[in-house]
Amino acid sequence: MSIDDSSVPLSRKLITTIIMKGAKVTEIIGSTVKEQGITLQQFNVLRILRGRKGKAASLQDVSKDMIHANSNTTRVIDKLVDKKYVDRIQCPNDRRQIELTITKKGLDVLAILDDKVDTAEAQITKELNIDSMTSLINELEKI
Amino acid sequence: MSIDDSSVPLSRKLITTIIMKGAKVTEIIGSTVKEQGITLQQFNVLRILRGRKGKAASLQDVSKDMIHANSNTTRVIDKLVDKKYVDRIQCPNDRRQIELTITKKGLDVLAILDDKVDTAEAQITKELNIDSMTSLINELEKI
DNA sequence: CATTAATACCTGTATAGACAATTAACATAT
DNA sequence: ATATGTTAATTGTCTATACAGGTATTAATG
Repeated sequence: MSIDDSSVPLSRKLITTIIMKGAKVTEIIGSTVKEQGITLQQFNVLRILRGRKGKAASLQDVSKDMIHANSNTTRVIDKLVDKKYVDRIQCPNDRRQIELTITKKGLDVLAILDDKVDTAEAQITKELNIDSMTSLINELEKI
Repeated sequence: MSIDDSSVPLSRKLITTIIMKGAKVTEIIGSTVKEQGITLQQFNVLRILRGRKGKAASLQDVSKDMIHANSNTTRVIDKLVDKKYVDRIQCPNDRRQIELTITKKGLDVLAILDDKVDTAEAQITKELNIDSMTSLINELEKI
């Protein structure tokens, strides 16, 4: 998709830029976490679970914070359970629900990835100063 | 501490925002073009070919402007050829290459979608003024 | 209590994408 | 002219995602 055609509307240029940069950033962070054998989706789920500090999460709790909240959340979590990064038990109060918690092993993987991801993120944003980043976040929130 | 404490969370917030908004915009435009039975990738290829104004493009010409340039470009184009939106012939000068051109039918589909996509794009960016959009584009180009 | 509706999660299937290997054509060097 | 290497595109395979439908459990209603 080319963005250098001055005849296209500004909104199209912006949309195109956001799509391209979103894909680029997704690819970079995705390949970073892949070093530990997990996908970006799996990484996000682990971070969501860590953020709950021991408190169990239901599938829906996780889904609502995911990038692509959809029916495949079950299968993303399947992978994490297989790898022993997440425990999944049936909720005793409501047996339709599941209770998800991150394991010690999951926390260890996140600890390794935190540094790598921080470095990648700093690299991606290295041309931007604090004001630019703040402004970008605020403006992007409007879309 | 190697990196400024306050810049680390900010860059992560920005990265997260870009990923989320990129996914959101991709989803909106993707569902818009889906009304005409094509995917966002296919739509992009059609626009790339239209942009060449009759001049044939090779597979690589198309790939380099695509969001996900990869070996699946062949199969994306297969779909467009099946739908008669694109002609694919072997290049006479170098028979390894292919020559891709958009058909009348492909141009017609694009004409229909242009309006819908313009509307969707205007809707997405409706909270932003010209200066904001210009600034966003310029800053995003730095990542 | 029996029936119906709603909720929470899971599964089937088709399509799309990532990655590696392959085929065909052309270019280069001996 | 033949062998070797390089390039352009395609294909195979595995994984991931989209979308629709299904199952089990709980809640609500008559």
